[in-house]
Amino acid sequence: MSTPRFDELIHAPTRLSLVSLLAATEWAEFRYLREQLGLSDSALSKQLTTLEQVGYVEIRKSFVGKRPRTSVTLSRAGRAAFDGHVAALQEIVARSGLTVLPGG
Amino acid sequence: MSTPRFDELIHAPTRLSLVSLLAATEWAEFRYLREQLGLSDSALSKQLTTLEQVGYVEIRKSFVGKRPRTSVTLSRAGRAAFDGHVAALQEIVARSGLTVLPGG
DNA sequence: GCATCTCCTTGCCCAATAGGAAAGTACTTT
DNA sequence: AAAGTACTTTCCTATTGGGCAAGGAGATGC
Repeated sequence: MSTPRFDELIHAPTRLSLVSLLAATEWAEFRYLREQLGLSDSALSKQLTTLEQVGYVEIRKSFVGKRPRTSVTLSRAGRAAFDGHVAALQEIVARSGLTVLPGG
Repeated sequence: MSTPRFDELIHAPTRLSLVSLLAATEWAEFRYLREQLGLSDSALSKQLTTLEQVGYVEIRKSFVGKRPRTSVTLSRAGRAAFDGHVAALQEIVARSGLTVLPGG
């Protein structure tokens, strides 16, 4: 269990899906992410840069044969932030089931 | 169980908390919401108007003694959208636990 | 009876953000 | 030499959320 901590950066729809995907895939390739998320090259590139700048992902550039390949993984900080955010969401949403009033 | 359906309107942080609160409280008063959410009058008023315009909340104005009181409740549509959105979030987040790769 | 207060609502402004389009970079392939 | 791959960066625009301030409609204070 993580400490609930709402993270605006992760919350934004695209990044939530992106980080969630990364949380499930160890290293993921640029192309794979782009297709899964239905994003343009530029949109994905920018989001990855953003996430890298705050230290949530690690970006590794390598070559497959002679072609460049960009791979991404969640950093420890990124995973912690994601887990914390999910915990925060659960806390927010949990409220919605707490109260049972008559005549509902 | 609701059909997962990501709802951008509900997803925004303030409205997610707001709708979640409403989902827990039957009728809620303006003041209560404002204090729970730490919003200014205008910010809350605008969000409520937005939610009302798409039919997610019902706003009822009445008097307590001689003072006006604004009360809010989630409509059926609002609750459906909220439930659907929560289901969508769960689906997104669920992915993050699915894959186990060797060498993790 | 005019000013002030409550309880919102509305208008104006601004800063932040996200994404498309397109150009740029650095190679590789044809 | 031209075109393609795999991104990155720049430019632009549309949207949004919130602060601040003014409005408004009746209640209350002096």
